[in-house]
Amino acid sequence: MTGQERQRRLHRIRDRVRRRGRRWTVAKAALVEELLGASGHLSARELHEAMTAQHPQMDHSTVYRALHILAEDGIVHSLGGPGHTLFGLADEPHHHVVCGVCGSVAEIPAGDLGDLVAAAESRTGYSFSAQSLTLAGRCVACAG
Amino acid sequence: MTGQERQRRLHRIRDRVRRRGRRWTVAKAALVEELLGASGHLSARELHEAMTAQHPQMDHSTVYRALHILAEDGIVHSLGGPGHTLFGLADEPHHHVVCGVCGSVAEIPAGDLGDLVAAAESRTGYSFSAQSLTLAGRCVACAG
DNA sequence: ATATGTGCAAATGGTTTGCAAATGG
DNA sequence: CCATTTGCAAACCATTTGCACATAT
Repeated sequence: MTGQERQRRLHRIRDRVRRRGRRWTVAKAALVEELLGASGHLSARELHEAMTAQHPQMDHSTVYRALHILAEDGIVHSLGGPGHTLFGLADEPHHHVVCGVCGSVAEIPAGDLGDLVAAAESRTGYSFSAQSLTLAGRCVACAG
Repeated sequence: MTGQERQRRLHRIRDRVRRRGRRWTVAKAALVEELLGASGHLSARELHEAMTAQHPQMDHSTVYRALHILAEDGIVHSLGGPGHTLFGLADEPHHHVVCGVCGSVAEIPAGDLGDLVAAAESRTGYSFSAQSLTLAGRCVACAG
């Protein structure tokens, strides 16, 4: 991802946040930037640690609250099991595969599983937004 | 489900536990019976409450430990997010659909999603036992 | 007999909350 | 300005753990 693309994504996200009537704060900006750079999913703890590099005074509660707001607005999603919730950006459509043992996450581009999603929706009445489908299984390392 | 079927499932489960070198204890028996009766998924707290009816001295830590062992042996699975993990029997093949908002769970009989599972496995290298595929979305009530 | 499981009580650790001060629009 | 957000400190609550005793096989 080029620096330009990254700027574009960042601005698009910022505008979405503002359009929702939220404020574009230091915490949100820093979290989104961190997630843009990470190209993966991070835990609240990892994010907080990353924050303290640039913003040593930022509290973990701030991280949690900002993440909660971003999740409510569909900017990020949270996934994973008890004690190891992970957060990732939601602006590029994809699905998740979560290892129930170690919590690692892989991504599947949206579209690849279209049939699956449709089948699951029609059978259960549950709705899966394009970005929010999450499968739980075991990764290669934990499959033993 | 008739009482006979229930007995059969119970015995099959007990034998699986023993074959794994585990002991068939009061806690495990009571938990499995409760789950057999519940025909759904229960939280650790709900299970512990149910236990105290017949076994007032049984501690929550015992419930957790027994559930953990049963999960390791594939007798039950745990699913759901932080703070509202749910447990259900795994002896009848099915998949789960979990609402990320309220934590409610619906089931999909195994087989219905066979293609889906295969696609997800080949793409990610993750493995999904027939019983352990879990999808996360939003239930009808929470879909707003 | 002996590894496995249990009860109890205390710790752990991720997540949430109340409140006064700071900040974004 | 004024609602939203933040820092701080403390509370919360599900889950885990250490240890001595009990139980299943």
